[in-house]
Amino acid sequence: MTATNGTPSRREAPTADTVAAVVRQWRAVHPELDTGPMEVIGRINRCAALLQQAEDAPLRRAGLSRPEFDLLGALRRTGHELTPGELARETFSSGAAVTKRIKQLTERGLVERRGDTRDRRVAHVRLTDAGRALVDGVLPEQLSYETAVLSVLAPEGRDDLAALLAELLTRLEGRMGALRTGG
Amino acid sequence: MTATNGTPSRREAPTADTVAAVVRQWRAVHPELDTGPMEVIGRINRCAALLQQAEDAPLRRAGLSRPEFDLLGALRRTGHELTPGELARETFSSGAAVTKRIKQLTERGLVERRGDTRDRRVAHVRLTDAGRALVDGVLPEQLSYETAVLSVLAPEGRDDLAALLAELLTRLEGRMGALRTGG
DNA sequence: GCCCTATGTTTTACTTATAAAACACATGCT
DNA sequence: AGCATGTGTTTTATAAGTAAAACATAGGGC
Repeated sequence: MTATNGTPSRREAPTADTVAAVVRQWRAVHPELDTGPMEVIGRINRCAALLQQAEDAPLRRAGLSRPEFDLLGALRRTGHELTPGELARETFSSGAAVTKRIKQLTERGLVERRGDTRDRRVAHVRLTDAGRALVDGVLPEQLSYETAVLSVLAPEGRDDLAALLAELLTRLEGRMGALRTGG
Repeated sequence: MTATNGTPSRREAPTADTVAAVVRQWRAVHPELDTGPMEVIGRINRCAALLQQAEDAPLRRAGLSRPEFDLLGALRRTGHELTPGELARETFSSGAAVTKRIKQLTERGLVERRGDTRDRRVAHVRLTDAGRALVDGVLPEQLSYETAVLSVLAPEGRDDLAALLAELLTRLEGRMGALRTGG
């Protein structure tokens, strides 16, 4: 059905997800507009929302929000200390948000901070043993949960999807700055 | 082409997006885990974040947040009045959030409310002329902006991506309830 | 050494979302 | 009619994020 290859596959019928329904409504009201982008961007947004809702389940059992897990995960996967600024960049959040998260996680004994000896503006944050244990305990659950969620797709489709998203993401990350001016 | 079939395709080299780098780090630390799901879910989340940031630009010029635009858009595309509850379902937000948005949009003269004559619990919300004009003015800008953002992909890739996401989304929307118990 | 500017981090003021309780009303049972 | 229960909506208390200002300190030019 993908308009480009023209082959009317057997699944011609009703792209029955909510985004398709929304797009149909828009086309009925504004037939002159090209609603093509909605079919991609709307679905990415909706998938992200549903997946995050689903993903949160195993994390919540561990008492972590996703941003908290992202912060701990950044420390775990890099294997070394990170400064608040690096953590902000690594987790795509604002510095202020990271400050608050570090405070909370410190109070919970999951991370520790120490000042830099040379440059006294900067701090270094590292996982405690408890923090590392928590990440290592949650990650397998998290991954198997995600595997279950994605099992609705055939492995081949999953790989294709990953590849296409990688292509989009690579270019988006490269060009976001440029688009900002041209939009 | 990707990890599953084992064939080292020509695009072995530069999966250069940030998610690929993160996955590599995790594999180095936990080689025993299957990080496959991250390549899909991580990218969906990251794309959603980047796209929303980009998308917001034209909306902000119109003085609207995305949730506000979603609410107005729901009224515009359905073509009739909606109750707060219907708006909440239509825009995937909580009832409380919708209540607040309606209040604000009413103050700005973009929507109006009236009580139901039969059932005095329910309200009906509709676009004002100004509201409809605003949506109709913003939507084309929004779509052309999205088209520009997606132009980093070939049209064929865009369609494939839309189709794969539609498949995932259709199944996710169908099975979210079931997974909740099994996870 | 002192000032200027740049950088890393935290604080402040504010906005927004959410869950749970409260509220308002309908509907069905007696 | 009167009451119990369920549904639609709003309020309340609270959590979490952000932008902008404030702070603390580095590093270079004079």
